[in-house]
Amino acid sequence: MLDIKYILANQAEYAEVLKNRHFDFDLNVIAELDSRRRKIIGETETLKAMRNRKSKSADATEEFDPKAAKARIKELDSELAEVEKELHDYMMTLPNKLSSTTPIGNDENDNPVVRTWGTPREFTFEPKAHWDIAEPLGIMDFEKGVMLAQSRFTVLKGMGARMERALVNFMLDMHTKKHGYLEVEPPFMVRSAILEGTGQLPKFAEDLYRLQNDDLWLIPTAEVPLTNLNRESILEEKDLPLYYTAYTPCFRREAGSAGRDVRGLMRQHQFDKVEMVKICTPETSYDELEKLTNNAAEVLETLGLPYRVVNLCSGDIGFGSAKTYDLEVWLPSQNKYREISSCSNCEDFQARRMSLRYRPADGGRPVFAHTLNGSGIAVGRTLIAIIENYQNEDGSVNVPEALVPYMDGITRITR
RNA sequence: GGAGACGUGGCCGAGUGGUCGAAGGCGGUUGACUCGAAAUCAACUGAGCAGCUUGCUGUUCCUAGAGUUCAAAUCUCUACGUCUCCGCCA
Repeated sequence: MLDIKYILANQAEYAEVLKNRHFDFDLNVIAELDSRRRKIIGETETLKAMRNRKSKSADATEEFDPKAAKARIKELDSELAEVEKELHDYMMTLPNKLSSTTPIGNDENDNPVVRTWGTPREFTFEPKAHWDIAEPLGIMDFEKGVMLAQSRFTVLKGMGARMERALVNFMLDMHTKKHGYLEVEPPFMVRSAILEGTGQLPKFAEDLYRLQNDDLWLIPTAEVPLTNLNRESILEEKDLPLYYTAYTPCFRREAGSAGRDVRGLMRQHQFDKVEMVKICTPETSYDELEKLTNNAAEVLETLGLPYRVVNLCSGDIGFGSAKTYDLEVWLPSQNKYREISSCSNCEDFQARRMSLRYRPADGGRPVFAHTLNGSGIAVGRTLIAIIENYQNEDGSVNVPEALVPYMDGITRITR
């Protein structure tokens, strides 16, 4: 959520942000509701001040009808509640501002490439798609996934399941031991308010799985519980930045992506991800974003997977993010780079929604923290990248050297 | 799921209708003492909103919501949560 004072004071500027995000909304609606709100507050506070004076001292001489005042206050209070709810509901649907370093553009084709790492391997044979490698190896079973659940679910077996687990441990070890993140195991289900805090609700309910009987939702990413860990609190500046990492499954309904990536493990309703979250001061958040992105990139580099970094443009960037770097890994079968991590600085957008503040070291008023999140990285897609990039002509798959210790010394997956 | 107890500031804890944004303690900040630290002493130390002379005034907040009352942290109801005992259970 944005500061309403910012919107009112910079209406033209923010209208431009909305335009660049392809977001259609008339900000005069906000201005009008806010002036109604102020008017009601003015009247009600005058009445309350009179009432308080009257009830505090018996000798108050001013003319005051407590009965009439009470009725009017009640009326105004409920009007105010209505206006504030309406205003809040609008505010919760407005997207974040953009960083000055976020490029203006229409869609993913306008995302500039920041850098590229590694050289895609030259194949002496036609590289296969991961499903054509994994199924014969018996390490992925797509039909069983559909049988047990529905499409976009997959069963990993044998060395497939083993490598998935190895990747989780490998990533968590790197982030905790080398990059200084605190490992967390959060709930995989959360309340509505938690999803409002990070911005998935109220706008994107159709992307989420909901447990109707208990009013809980399955998390679409560990960003949700991790970022909310310190909600509604005032941290001390000396305790910042906070670094959290967690492995969790992620659950997404993938509404609106019918027909995209229908084969294989690329787009699943349930997938594993190691996530990184940072809570820091406004002064440091853009440095922290660079570091966070590098932390994710190091996973790919250590596994020897070629990738590139793109800077998401205004038309492609997420609702709550001011700046996002996507890491895209090379997939030989598709002959292109595909998203495997997304690292965002949400500035104070989420912090406002969840009332996450810190007290500056100089003792001033509490200020909203900045929050960042990034995949560190998507485990299923990493499995795809390894299978495709490390495939051999005979249908076997080599295990990346860095992963061998996590696989009991196994260096190659064969039939 | 059944029975009981309880939810007060960063934490602990007093407060059972107005004098309470809330005693006291811990913690924190600053100052004094000290070569320095500790100890000791002193002062300060919650948040939101509105207004304007930007430092003050007003207002709201004692889990949340509703109610009683001229007046609610305090009384009533509901919800949620925590704890204890019992049941069930990985």
